[in-house]
Amino acid sequence: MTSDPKARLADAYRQALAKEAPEHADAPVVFEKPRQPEHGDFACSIALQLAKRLKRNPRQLAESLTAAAVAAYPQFKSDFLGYEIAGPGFINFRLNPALKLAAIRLALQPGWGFVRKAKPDSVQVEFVSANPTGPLHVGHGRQAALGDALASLIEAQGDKVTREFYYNDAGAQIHNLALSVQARARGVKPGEPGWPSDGYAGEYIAEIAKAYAGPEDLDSVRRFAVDYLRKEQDIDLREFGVKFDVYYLESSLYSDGKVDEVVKALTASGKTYEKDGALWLRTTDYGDDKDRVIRKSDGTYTYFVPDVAYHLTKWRRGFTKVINVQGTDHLGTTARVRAGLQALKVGVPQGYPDYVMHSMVRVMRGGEEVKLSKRAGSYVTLRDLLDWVGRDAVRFFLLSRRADADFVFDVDLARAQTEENPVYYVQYAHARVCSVIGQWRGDASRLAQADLGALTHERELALAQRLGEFPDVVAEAARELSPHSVTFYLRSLAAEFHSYYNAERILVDDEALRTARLALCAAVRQTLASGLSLIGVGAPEKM
RNA sequence: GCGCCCGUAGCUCAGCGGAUCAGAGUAUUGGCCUCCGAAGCCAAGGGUCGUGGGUUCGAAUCCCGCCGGGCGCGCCA
Repeated sequence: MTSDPKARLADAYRQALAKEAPEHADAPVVFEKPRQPEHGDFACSIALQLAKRLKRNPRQLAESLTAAAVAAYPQFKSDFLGYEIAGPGFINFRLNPALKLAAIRLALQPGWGFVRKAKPDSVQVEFVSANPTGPLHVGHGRQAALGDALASLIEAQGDKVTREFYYNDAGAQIHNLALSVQARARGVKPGEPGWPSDGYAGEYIAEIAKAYAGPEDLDSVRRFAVDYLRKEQDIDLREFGVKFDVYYLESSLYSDGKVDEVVKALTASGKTYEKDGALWLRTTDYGDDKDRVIRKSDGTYTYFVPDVAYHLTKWRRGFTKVINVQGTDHLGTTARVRAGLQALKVGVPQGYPDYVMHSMVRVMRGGEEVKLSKRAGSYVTLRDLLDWVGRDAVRFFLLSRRADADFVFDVDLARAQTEENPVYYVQYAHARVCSVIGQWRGDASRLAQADLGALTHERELALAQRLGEFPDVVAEAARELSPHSVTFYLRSLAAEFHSYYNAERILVDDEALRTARLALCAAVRQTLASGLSLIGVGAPEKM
């Protein structure tokens, strides 16, 4: 696949290297986009990197390598205006403007930025996975935004993605939930005599108790409370625009015998031993920092066992790639789960599954930090954020930084600055471009055939070139599991469009120029809409 | 104490397979609507990239120490 000139040029350099410096034939040939436009459209520092090892003058090396590369690149003259050796030995290339403009036509094709694969991989993204013991909090919101965007990005790379939600519907936490609701229904409040020791103090417990009209037995209360909270979570997720393909219940791992099966397999692996009345697994043999208990001295299993059983089902369901989106409070599970899967000796790859860990969201309110504590009940919910700033702004904001970066969500600021949120900047660009195209009374199908040669301004070439980066941005975001780079790309694309829009009139009298500019606008609209949809944000035509 | 992550402009954060990498948004200041949407544009000020070493011709980026912060280190889930 050498569809773009950069890849063709890299190939040419690799051929040149094989001849000029066979011992460094595998040196990475990297092109960067210089910040200063006078340094060309992209630049290569390969000569600087190799000069010392080859004991050659970097500028001379750059010259001879490039001469060889150009010789190995038949279309060089049509793809490039030329190159120059700059400074200590940089090689700067200038693209033929026609090539930059070609991105406009590509962007107007269906499927722009998306890859078609003959054999799609089966990928699973597991995220949110909140237990039904309370409303979703902002951390879940971050996971929902991240997981959904990651899934979309991987789909855009041509793979088949399953969005999955895993939850515990029968463990100790659920028991505490039932006890809390039962106590509340009897008129006992948190802290009062008779309140369960690990009870949930949030007000939603009182709401559930109030809504409950069934018999007093714990089992009925439990079923009602779980059902109530599951529905509430679903409503929030729907409003957030997230849909799951599979909801996987932890309890099914027990009822299907998968937990027993895993215990047997682990025991048979010869990696277990008895100590202090418990059964341990030598996870340290697989990179964990300490061995783990699988069966407690009271005969019950630790949660580690269903965790392994669950991930075994992922493997058996044919997911060759699995991404778990979790908060850093689950940091310890990575090594454990991977070690457990290895111990099963059923051919699961070593790094399976992948993890995207995000740091917890800190919430500032009234100048003070609100601690996120599910048990205390005094945490900001996803619903709060949705009510305050809306779905698009929450999504965009939550995807505006790296997953593992600390995140301070200033509630007061988010409320006060609703209209200054960066999401409006990008959405406005989309609405604006829609508005211009809407005012033109021409035939939209003509735009794809527009003579783009009329576009000669620096801003137009830069905008076209920016459009051309979109597929790379999407591919890299998918590969690096970093949706935030799409967000940053959209911001810069919007900025470039706003700037262009202010500098040049689109609907000029000259028909050829007008049509060419409209084609550029249509390409911008398409790219903004595609990018926004990847991060789950709407692209309104009017605001 | 050990492990992982993070310290970049007043604030919130990008950049971190080294060079052409000192950036964006926001806040502050000054300009731009008789003309396609001013939720916009143009411009200015603002940082020895936590700190001290090391590697390198070249370090925000790689390595080590230190300081500061987050998370994890259960026969809890």
